[in-house]
Amino acid sequence: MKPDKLRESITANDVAELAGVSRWTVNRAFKTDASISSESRRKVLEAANQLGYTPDLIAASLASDRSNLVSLLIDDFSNPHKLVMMERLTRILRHSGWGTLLVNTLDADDAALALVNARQHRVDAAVLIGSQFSESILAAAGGARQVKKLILFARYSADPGTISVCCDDEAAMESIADHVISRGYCRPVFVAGPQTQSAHVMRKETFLKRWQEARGEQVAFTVVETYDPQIAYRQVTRYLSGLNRSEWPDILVCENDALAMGAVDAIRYEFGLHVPDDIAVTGFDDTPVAANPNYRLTTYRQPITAMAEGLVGVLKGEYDADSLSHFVGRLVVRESA
Amino acid sequence: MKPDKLRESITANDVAELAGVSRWTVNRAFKTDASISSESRRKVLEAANQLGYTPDLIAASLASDRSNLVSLLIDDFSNPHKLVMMERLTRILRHSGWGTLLVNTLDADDAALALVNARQHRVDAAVLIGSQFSESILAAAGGARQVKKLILFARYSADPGTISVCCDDEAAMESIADHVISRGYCRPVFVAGPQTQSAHVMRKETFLKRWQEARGEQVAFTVVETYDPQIAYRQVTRYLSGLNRSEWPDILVCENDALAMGAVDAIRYEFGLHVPDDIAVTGFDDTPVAANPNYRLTTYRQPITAMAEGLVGVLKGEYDADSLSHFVGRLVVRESA
DNA sequence: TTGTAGGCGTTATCAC
DNA sequence: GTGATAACGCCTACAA
Repeated sequence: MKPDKLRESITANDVAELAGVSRWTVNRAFKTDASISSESRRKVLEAANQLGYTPDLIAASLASDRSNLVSLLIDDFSNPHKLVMMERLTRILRHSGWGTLLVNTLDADDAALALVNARQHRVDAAVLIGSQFSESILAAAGGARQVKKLILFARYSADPGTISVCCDDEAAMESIADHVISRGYCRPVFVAGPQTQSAHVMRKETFLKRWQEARGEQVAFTVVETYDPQIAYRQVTRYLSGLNRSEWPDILVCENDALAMGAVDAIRYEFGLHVPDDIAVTGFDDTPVAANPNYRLTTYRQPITAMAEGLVGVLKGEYDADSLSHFVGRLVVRESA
Repeated sequence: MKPDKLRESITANDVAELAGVSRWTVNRAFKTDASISSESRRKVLEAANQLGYTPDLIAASLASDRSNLVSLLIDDFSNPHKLVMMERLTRILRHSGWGTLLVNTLDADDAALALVNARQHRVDAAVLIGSQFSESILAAAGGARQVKKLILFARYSADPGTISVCCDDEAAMESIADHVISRGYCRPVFVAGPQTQSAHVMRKETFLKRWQEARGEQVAFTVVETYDPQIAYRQVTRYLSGLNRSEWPDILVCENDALAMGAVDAIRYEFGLHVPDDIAVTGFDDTPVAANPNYRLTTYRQPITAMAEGLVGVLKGEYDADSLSHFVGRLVVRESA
């Protein structure tokens, strides 16, 4: 049209002109399911390649009301397991055509704003892999329909309007409990994370219940206020210090590896004891450091790849169910218990 | 206009109607620098609040050619230091109005595609906090002007067309060298990461040069192919095994904490030796785990917050200079050296 | 300070 | 299979 290009960016129009087709045919060439002759597509792609054209996703979002963007909300940057999740999620989402907007919700107040922000970007879903999102935030987000879909990854929530993609924590904790029992430990203490309403609380309850059934005894527990090895270190130190040696546990069953690492360090460096001979430890997640010679943690590995693929399925609307909470991982037995 | 709202989303029009002003005044109310009477703004904001309206960023991006989005490219998910950087960057960017698009470029081939993807989302800049981006990728990205700005965070590049926001690695390495010398170590070995062209290579060279100047001796070095503690563990084991005990170093100066952690573990668990008495170790980054009782790493802390703020300055176009590479951190001395 | 065109680059949908 | 029209919701001018 305009012989002299003043504009920087090349649009479908430019490609159309060069390829000798209409603008709409150009766009069709970039969609997998469009009805277009292979000849047209070839011409278009050739011209596009020559011009360095790629479709503008912003414009597409505006017109289609689908952004192909997912926002990932995280409130915990001290657990290396989060890195693993991010790696897996971003890769798999990207291969399925979704971009990932990373949102830091370390400030609790910020989570609500983050949801608003997500809506402003028209994200197709908000995925929470944080650990401490309060139920109220979930409710607010779901209630006001801030985002199209609210998905909890690697965590369960009973909240309707929320979709959980997580492993079967109950089965997982049971397998840990069974392992602990079979190894002959008899005075476990459960090291729990922050007691938000839903969340991993289930892990604690499952273990306590299982132990009760099998051994007829109550299990003591202690609560760490953040999933942070350093905080866990302090809390475990404090907890053990408050006990008579005769009351000491022979194993600390931790809600995840971050807590377990702090526990191992405390046992070793605060009390000069040996893991597992004096006190054994189990974790959850099979974070890379769990295999580290310092820890050799017995832990539980969630099938993150499968879960991420499940998440994609949810985004594509392939599942009717509210939740995909029945992924099954496996116990990884190392020397710590 | 339409009495019956069939559309889901509320736009500026709806707010305008309720507030009794024009659509454009509504938009102005959401801009800090717009000329609008405080009375109008009040009315608009009230109406917006009532309706739950927030400006649509997608539409804004399309119209303004500014997305207020930055893409963050990462090719290393095994170094927990990345988590720290992400936390800081996302938080500070967000407080300045930028969202963060997380892009996984673990597949080297993927980095180029990722840049294209970034352009498709009209990101205002691509920020690389990866470690191994090859020069060719940088050149391609810069050359084809895939993105408006290409910024390297916490890493230096001499490549024109890229902007580095990093600390003064030379000064940093010098302070480590001086510390090593002052502690009386005399047979250092440098443990380097992947030898890409730019990058941290400077750290190795600076240390070698400084040592040469001070002691008149060459420093041996070994190369680890990935910034991963486990890989470092193996490489250090292999390297030390290949030496006669008489040739052994008394200190391993590592390019970063990830390598240092692997080194400490190898010294301890492969050879049954003690750090620092048998072999000392230094790191770089002051990752959270560096303070862990297992490591107590002497390391160097970069001023990440200041650097992140520098990055924001670059985004805002406040700096003329190509690079902001003169941030100064500080040596953190612990027990490992 | 406020209102008005014109345009940003797509997609949905209908005609041909 | 292809071309065309009307949104999508906002921003940048500029005019009132």
